[in-house]
Amino acid sequence: MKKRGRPLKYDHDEALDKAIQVFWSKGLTATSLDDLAVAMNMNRPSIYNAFGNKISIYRKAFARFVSQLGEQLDGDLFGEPDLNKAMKQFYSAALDTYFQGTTPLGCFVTCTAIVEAATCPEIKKDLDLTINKIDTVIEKRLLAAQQEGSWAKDGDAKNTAKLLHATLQSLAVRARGGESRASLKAMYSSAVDMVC
Amino acid sequence: MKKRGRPLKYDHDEALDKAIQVFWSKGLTATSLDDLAVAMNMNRPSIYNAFGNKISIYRKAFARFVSQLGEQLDGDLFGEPDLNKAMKQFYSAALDTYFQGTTPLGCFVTCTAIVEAATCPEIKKDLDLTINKIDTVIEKRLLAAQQEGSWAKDGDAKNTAKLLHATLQSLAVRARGGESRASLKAMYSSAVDMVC
DNA sequence: TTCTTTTTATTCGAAACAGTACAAAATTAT
DNA sequence: ATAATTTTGTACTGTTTCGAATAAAAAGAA
Repeated sequence: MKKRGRPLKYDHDEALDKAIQVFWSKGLTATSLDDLAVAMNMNRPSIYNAFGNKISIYRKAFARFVSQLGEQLDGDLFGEPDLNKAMKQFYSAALDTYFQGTTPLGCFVTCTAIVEAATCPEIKKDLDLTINKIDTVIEKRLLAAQQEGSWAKDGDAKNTAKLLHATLQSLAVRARGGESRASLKAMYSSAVDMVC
Repeated sequence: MKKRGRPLKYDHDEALDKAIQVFWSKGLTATSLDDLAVAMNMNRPSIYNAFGNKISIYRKAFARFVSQLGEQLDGDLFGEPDLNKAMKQFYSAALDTYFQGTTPLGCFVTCTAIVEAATCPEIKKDLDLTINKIDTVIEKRLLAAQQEGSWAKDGDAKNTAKLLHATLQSLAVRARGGESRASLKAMYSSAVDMVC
């Protein structure tokens, strides 16, 4: 029982991945629907039909980026029993994403949603939720290590998690600013060694 | 010896301050010259004459923001002899700026230049220079404390400075995301106590 | 084949945009 | 007063933008 009319020209998720790429490098406002149409290899009407208007496309791209990177980072965090090693793998994987492609673009969230958050309430909410999510997952990893007895430095887990998250955000910003990957590795290694 | 023709309607620095405000809340791309004209209370031709095109206006606004906040933070950092106290004053002053106005906008640099850095080489350079400048000033403060004997925790000054800078950047991002000032104060206090 | 359904592709219209040209206004110098 | 100079304010140009309306194409169902 196939679908009735003319078949779709595009694959939904593939098209969304292309949209991520465009938004990631140009930001929401500077990206036109024509830019998207070219990158996604779709006509504007098809895009509207499949993803809604520009903000709606952006938010779907945002959600997909967060879910993809989030899954990856979760795995690195909880797959390695040693906290110090786990955190370093976590950052290394993040840098894989931040440095993917020809020019390093940093983090989609930190480097594009930030601007729009001030004028678009929905994006502000998306951003806030994402920040909290990352705080929480790092905190969980610290608490697990604490319970297991392998982490007992001073400072509570919540604020230490925020400090480690701050390091992640800084990597995102610095990558986009042009800092070398080696320099960023030195930065996160030092940070991890300082707190766990 | 007054100037010859029709007198200027605007004050240069006042107008630039208005431009900062608009760019700060909307970002470079989403800000139109009409937006600027209204905020600065100038006609578009007058703006061009005084500040050049849009990117040029933005970069001048950027430079002014950095110089103003930079001077403030420098003072807090080196005015207080106790390192721990100095750092906390530093962050508190930053939050004064990030929370100024009705809705918290975070940092002009971290929250607006980031996006444009990927497509505008000049802004990328401005951003990179600013990041290095802040790294350096914090490192200097740490080295001063080290020499004086009041700071001797593990971890070299350079990377500790970056960690403290990461905390500053995170405050900027979180303020724009909607996090409360009290929460951010708890975050930076904990971070400072952990490293110095 | 012919009809129905769904998507693609082209085209249109109205608005917003950056940047500029030009006339009106306001001041100093002669 | 009149001329010279500088800035202001209006009007214009050509492009880009979003979103929709409409026609062409590609498939299944009758």
